[in-house]
Amino acid sequence: MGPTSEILTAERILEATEEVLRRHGPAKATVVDVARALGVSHGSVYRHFRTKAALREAVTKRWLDRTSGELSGIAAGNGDPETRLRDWLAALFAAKRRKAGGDPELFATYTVLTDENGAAVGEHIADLTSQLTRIIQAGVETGDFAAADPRATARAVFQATGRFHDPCYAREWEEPGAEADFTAVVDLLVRGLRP
Amino acid sequence: MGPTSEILTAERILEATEEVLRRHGPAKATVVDVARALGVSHGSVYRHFRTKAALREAVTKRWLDRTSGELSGIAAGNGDPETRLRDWLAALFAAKRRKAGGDPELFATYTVLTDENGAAVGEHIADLTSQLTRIIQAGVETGDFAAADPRATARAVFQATGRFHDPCYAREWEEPGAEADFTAVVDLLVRGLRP
DNA sequence: CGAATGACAGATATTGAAATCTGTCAGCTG
DNA sequence: CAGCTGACAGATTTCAATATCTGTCATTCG
Repeated sequence: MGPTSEILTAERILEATEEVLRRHGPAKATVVDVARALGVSHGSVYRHFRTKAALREAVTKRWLDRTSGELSGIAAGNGDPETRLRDWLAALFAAKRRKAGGDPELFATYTVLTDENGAAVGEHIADLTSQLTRIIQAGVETGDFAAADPRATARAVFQATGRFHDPCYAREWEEPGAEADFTAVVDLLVRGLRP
Repeated sequence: MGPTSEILTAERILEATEEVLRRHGPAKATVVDVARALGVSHGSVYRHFRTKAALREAVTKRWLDRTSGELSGIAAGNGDPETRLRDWLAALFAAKRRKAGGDPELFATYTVLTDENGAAVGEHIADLTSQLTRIIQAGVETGDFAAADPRATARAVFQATGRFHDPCYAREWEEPGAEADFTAVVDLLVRGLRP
């Protein structure tokens, strides 16, 4: 039996939707396309997702969650906090840069999706900030960092490094000085964190 | 005699263009509109600006230069460098926020113009960064700051505060925590600058 | 003679009619 | 009868005809 005869699940619909988005781009990907890719009528898709927007939001969340997952390992590590912070920020930058540079069209597609789904992005950022908070908290406990309010400080570190993870700067990630700029900002922030 | 009978200068064309952009927005503002506003034929406008793009670039430069000018006074001051740095960054944030919040449509217009004119924006950023460099250089001389390469450090400070001056974050400048976020980032950076 | 004009060709934008899509739901099917 | 279908109304998008704009230049005007 081909996959077409499998039971129709939300999961299969999400996979098909990602494929349709990859093929047609965010502007032309329709629910009818997704249904066609699955060999079902578009009415069936609406049984699992109330609206097209909800479907796209679910795809967005999946994608963002995959990114968070890649980083949580570093945040949970137990090396010295300064190294962990540097590694975490470098991994975030590297992951974003790899995605933007490796498949620009797909990255553009997800940029459109994230722009549509401010709420999902907000949760993702809250997730990343909480990973950062854990690292900084650990640093405060070992005495490597000084931070009256680790949560607020994590937020500041995240915002100050926006240029190296926010999609609106993707264009500049491939420019010659990008790596040096990243190091300069991180060095300055790490110095600011020390007691 | 009305202004219509004055000699046609680049300056008068630029003023009329700003007015037309303000009235019609960046998408609908045409060279014909500018000529009509001045009571001349559009051919006359082309005597002063080779293309529509050149005209829009000139308007963009004027606008950016006005912003740089507002800040250069602070950079040239002679109070203690840390205060000067904080004041300069606060003034930059305040100016941007005032422009974005005060007349959102006009701000959106200029956002479109700056997106069109990457070169002009590059010069503007170079100008601002050089003002910052002067402040940091001064701090190094008085011993308030430690910076091996003041130019690179200024660049890092500028980039790290992007969230508070880059138009792509304009939406968030009016949110409740914005001021606190700004202070947290600046505090962290200033700590990082101290010897 | 230098500055301004307006007709013009090619490029771009607007418009409205036709095609497609979204979301619903009564009925079909296994 | 649970899950799927496909016809449908209203919203949105596409497309091609039409109108407007950009940039040039031979000509006019003072």
